[in-house]
Amino acid sequence: MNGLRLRSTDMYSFTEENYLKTIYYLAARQEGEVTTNSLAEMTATKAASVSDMLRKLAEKQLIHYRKYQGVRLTEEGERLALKVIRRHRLWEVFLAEKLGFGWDEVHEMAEELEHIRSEELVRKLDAFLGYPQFDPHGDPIPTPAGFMPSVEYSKLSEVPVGTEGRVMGVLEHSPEFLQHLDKTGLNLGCRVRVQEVNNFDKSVVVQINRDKTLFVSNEVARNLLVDSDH
Amino acid sequence: MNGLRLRSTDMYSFTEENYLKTIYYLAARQEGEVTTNSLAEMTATKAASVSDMLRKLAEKQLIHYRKYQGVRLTEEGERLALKVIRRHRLWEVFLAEKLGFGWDEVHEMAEELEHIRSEELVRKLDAFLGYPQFDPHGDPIPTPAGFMPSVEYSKLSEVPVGTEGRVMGVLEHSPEFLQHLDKTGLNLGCRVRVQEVNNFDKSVVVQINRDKTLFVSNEVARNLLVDSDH
DNA sequence: AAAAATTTTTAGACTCGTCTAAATTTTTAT
DNA sequence: ATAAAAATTTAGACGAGTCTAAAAATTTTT
Repeated sequence: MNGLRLRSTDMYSFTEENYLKTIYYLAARQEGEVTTNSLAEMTATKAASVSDMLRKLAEKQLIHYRKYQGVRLTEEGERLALKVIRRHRLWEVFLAEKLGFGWDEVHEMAEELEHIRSEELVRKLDAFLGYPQFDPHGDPIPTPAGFMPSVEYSKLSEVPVGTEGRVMGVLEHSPEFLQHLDKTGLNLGCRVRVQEVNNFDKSVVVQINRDKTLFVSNEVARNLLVDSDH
Repeated sequence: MNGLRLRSTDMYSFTEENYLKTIYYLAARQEGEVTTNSLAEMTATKAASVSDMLRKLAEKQLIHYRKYQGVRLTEEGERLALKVIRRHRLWEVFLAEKLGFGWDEVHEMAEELEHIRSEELVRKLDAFLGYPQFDPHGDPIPTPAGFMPSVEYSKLSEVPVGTEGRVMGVLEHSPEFLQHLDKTGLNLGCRVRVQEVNNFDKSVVVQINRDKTLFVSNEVARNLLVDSDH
């Protein structure tokens, strides 16, 4: 009854979709091929299980796989991965904007919603949300055609003193981190001006919204993306 | 990675949820216990598979099960079934009202959405929809407390000539039937007056919205629920 | 009330995705 | 350049959910 009978081509299991998505994310943040161990860590499984699955995904032509050499998405695999990421981020927008969830709460639910299989549903949801460009964390939403819009923001930890800009996104998505930002008032879209960088621990002092001054640890600063406007 | 690691109690698999829901529906429309064969037919599986699952559900105290004697939900099983049905119907309302899907399209997507596990999501969705009482087919939405509101409407095939009322629901949910109603203009909420019942084939002639006259086969009439107002 | 037909359950097998333990390959250190 | 360490893959097993074939129980027919 379950197993949800994968009908046509282009019908992949939750698990397969999750692996593709994870490979995409890992590939985006390192150079070169994605390793078995990094996948095992990300998916909270054992390397042996990953190895098995990689063999299957390679058979289905979704990844390029040379034993012991790591893995890379094929064009088809990337298309699928971006489809899943698109669904994930659109549902996150829905949960935040329409249902009123906090940006620290939406990820887990979107992990389930992203696997609902209906092209039409995604199209209608997109329209209902007003064709958003970014999810609640500032991550760009892949286009229906399967293209990931590129954004080039800087890490707050890497801009020079005096830089002024806007908080545009985060590199860390854990509820703990996001709640910390909420608490300190570093919301998406807020103006920041770097007033000082401490050489010792690379922490920075920023002024937010041309108002209060805030101490930001390097740990936080290197996970905050800013759009520096000069 | 998949399998979705069922964490606490009160965490059941898609399959288990589907069986409970199906048992609820079958129990509601017949007297007595639900049979293995009827479940096999409803869930599109074989009797052997159903038998297996019934043993498991009985172990988990979700059903009363005596071999060869059919099956009945326990209190806990019914609570769970109603939770799933509540989620299903709320998502149907969302799909129809907010995304603009037709009432003939929403069921299949809701079959997947109903398994998203988050109490908070259901609460927020309910509020977002304005606490609807009925789904797009006129079926009542179980309360958060796990109570199924009863409605007592009559089948159009069983009301006497001269009866005037409103179409309030359907007993058949197939896209084909619903599309047929769309085509003939027998929408939910429309006024009907029974002008004639043909004794030969039990077809009826109705006037809709005090306007045009329509011929309705018995096949259709016995799947239409009306709220007769006198 | 026995025989026949039907329904249900059991037995054994299969797929998917996972695991542990052992084997193999690659990388790092000496 | 070889030995040690680390990463990866293979082998074999398991649970969930399904299947087919066969056995057992129940119901219907005669």
